[in-house]
Amino acid sequence: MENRIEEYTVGELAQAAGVTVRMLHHYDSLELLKPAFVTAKGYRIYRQPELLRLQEILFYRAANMPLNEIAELLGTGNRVERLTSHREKVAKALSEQAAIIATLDRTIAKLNGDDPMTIEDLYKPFPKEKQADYEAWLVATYGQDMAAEIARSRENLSAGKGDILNSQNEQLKGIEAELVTSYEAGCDPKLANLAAHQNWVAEMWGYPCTAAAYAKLAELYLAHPDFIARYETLSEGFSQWLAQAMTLWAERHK
Amino acid sequence: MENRIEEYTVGELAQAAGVTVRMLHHYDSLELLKPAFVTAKGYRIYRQPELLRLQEILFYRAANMPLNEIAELLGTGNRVERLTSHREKVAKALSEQAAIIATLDRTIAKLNGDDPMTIEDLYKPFPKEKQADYEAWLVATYGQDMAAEIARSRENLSAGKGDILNSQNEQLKGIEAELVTSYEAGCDPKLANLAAHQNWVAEMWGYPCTAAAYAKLAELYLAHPDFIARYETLSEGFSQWLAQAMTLWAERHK
DNA sequence: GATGGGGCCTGACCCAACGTGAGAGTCAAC
DNA sequence: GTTGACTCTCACGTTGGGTCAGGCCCCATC
Repeated sequence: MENRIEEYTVGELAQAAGVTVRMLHHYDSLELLKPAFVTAKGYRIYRQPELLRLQEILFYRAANMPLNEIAELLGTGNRVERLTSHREKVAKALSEQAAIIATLDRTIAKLNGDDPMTIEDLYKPFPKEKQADYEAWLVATYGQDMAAEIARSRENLSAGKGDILNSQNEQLKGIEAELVTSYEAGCDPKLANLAAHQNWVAEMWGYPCTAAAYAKLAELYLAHPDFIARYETLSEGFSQWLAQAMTLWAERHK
Repeated sequence: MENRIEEYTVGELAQAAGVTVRMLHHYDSLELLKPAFVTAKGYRIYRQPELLRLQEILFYRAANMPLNEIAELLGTGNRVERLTSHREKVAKALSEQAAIIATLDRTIAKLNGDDPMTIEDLYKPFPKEKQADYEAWLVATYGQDMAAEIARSRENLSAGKGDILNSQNEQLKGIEAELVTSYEAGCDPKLANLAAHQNWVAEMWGYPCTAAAYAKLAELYLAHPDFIARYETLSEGFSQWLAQAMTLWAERHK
């Protein structure tokens, strides 16, 4: 039963995992990742469980989690809890990035339009102080982008129809506002009523929006920074919630 | 007429920008952000240009750029160009993170037993450059016996999937193989012949694919991790080349 | 069995990007 | 003129490592 193949020295493990030997030493000294055992001469020997643990460490570390937090996390046995906690952090980082994109857009727009910003405007996304007139910004800056996105979708799927964008934009705003209300009330995405939204999409496209297409649209939302930025601005975490709700809705209505 | 309102002490600027006084001291000592002037008693006084510079610094710092690189960057080009290019980078990171969150959600759902989920679902939405990490993490999470299934799922993925896709899969494979050959032969994207591909797309859609729609499809490809993963497995760099070729083709045929 | 050339060990110091005081001067108000 | 908030300049602490330095250890080759 000699599985010498499954034993790694520091160097071997380092190479396998794409890290440095120094990092393994470091993690050892922090008690974050100890070798399976140490030889009589003091060589660290790692095995499969340590490799797996290292990979999980690297996964969390890739999300900028401090090592002590990772150690804590790995100590709490439940995998679902770990993932959930991790999800929260990534989601938070996502919202922050969305806010930064929003401010970048606003900054660039103002630089091009020569309208000086107030000091509060400049630093909106960085400190904890959020809120403010995102609504106004949404209409002013992203209204146009949104129209362009929709026009793009329509072109993709059915080239050229009339331009009734503005009235439909108004409609969308109402629909979205309702959904945001549901979201902020803690409504389960399974229970969201997306009939109005799906109808709106169908109207935009100029032909029926099937359940499958609607589900695809959810994917598209998540793949498109513009959409994420837009929805995150409406409410933190809303983009994820909406996409999930759309997917679930499509499943129930296919 | 001096506007005292537009002058800030360290503390004032720090509060406005949501940073600490220490950071401003630090940036000063690094020559990254110097005050507009220093009073006789040594107090740092900042004005509008410094405020703008700080904002830009914070944009880059939020993306984990080292301060020395930021200093370098600030010395080059103009502000709008820098910010525009930066916006794109952040946007890219954003959609990657969104894909990660979606995966985490599905993984959590599966672990909770909400919905049976295929390996393909797990694998699919991860950013390409992190696929190796993600696979490793999957192995760590689900155990060694998962490795084989992951390998199998990858084959499935590169073989194409989806109900609609399957029917016309053979055709597409032929078309793509030809394009990959062109790409690997170093063919200029301008000169790629995409007539067959565009026709295939039209067939898929069930109605004509206009040049504009085709160009937009290229954008969609680049925005969608699914497509990128698929084309990158065909040949490294192929997804970028194809998207460019499609854009150029659309331009020539509109 | 001797002799390399690796790989491994433990310190030890260095780095960025700040946090966190310490001790002292400054400002504005009451 | 005293108080309290603010500022200044050191200066050391922290995190996640990089980068030697000096000394063992292992194994292949002569």
